[in-house]
Amino acid sequence: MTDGRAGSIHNGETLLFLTDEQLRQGIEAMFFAYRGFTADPDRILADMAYGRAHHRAVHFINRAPGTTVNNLLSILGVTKQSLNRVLRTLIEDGLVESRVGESDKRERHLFLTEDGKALEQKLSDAQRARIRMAFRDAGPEAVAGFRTVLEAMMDREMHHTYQRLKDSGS
Amino acid sequence: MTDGRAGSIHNGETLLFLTDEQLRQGIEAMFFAYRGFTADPDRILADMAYGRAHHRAVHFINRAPGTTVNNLLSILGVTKQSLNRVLRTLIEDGLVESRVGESDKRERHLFLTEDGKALEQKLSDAQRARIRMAFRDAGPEAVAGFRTVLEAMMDREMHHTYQRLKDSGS
DNA sequence: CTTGGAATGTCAACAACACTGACATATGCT
DNA sequence: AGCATATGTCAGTGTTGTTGACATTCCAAG
Repeated sequence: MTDGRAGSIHNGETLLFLTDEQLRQGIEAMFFAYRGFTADPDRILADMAYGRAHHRAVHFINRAPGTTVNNLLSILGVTKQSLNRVLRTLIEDGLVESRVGESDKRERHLFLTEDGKALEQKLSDAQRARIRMAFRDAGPEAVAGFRTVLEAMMDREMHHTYQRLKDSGS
Repeated sequence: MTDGRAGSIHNGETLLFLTDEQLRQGIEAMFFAYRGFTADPDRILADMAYGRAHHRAVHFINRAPGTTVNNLLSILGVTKQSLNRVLRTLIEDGLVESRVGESDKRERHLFLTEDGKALEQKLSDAQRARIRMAFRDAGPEAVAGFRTVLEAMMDREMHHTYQRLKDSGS
């Protein structure tokens, strides 16, 4: 586990990428890239009374309009108290609408208002611009590999959630 | 920018990956994968009085022993007050040693003690195990693409820092 | 040798975002 | 009627980040 050259002993070509050094580079790449990933929306949000949590909520409500609070909770992986704090401000500010469920009146279905959609667009455009650039520079094959590795990195449950969203989108 | 099918009009093969839907999938993949990325160390740290910030500090001190506080500051991208709070507890608990610089006595050079190295190992082993699994499942080509995209996603400065660390490691 | 600036450390206050635990309300199901 | 579910809320706490202000130490230029 900590010998520093796992795998490379047997085959210098196919297993070289599993050395501890390669793994560490992957770890650091994730760390630095995630900073870039959130940098642009963070800059926009810093000028408002909102933070990264609001961005996430708005993103997934836009992604799955009418989603319930419970569903959003499982996607975001936070407690209801934490999500509620964010949702409350978004509803108060008129960015999110909460409608009582028709079949099950205990549920609240969440939708973005026009203002909410505008904010989502603003944040997503900034984030997408960077990803688009990165994807374009890296090329289609690199992007495919990127996604393959990320999917393999997720917890089982998150992977299911991700796939469900993916299938519903296109 | 928001027409939902950037590029795909002209060429269904090579530019398909730049649609807004593809970009959104990439964004969500990053979000879910990063949760998996930090999940294992977080579980270990939850039982101690430490958090993710301590993990990051310990990681980069281990990576570049003798690094100065200022250097660590630029790597981590936080304020000195924030880093200092973390470093103080690590030093108090005997995990990190701070040595006054020989040539420039204003500088403090940071080293892990034996206990500090033990913690770093414990945390990194947990994180590396997941990355190793993901890399192995995805294969060398996917890993190469993964790294290419992540590097393209970094800010310019972070990319320099990342490269410097990468070159010093192997 | 004095002075300016750089590197570091520290104090205080604050904000964002997460957590736990407890409790209330409305609703659905058996 | 009674239990479970979905949601909301209040109170308290912890980690991590921020600003702003200030002290100390020390190098280096004048």
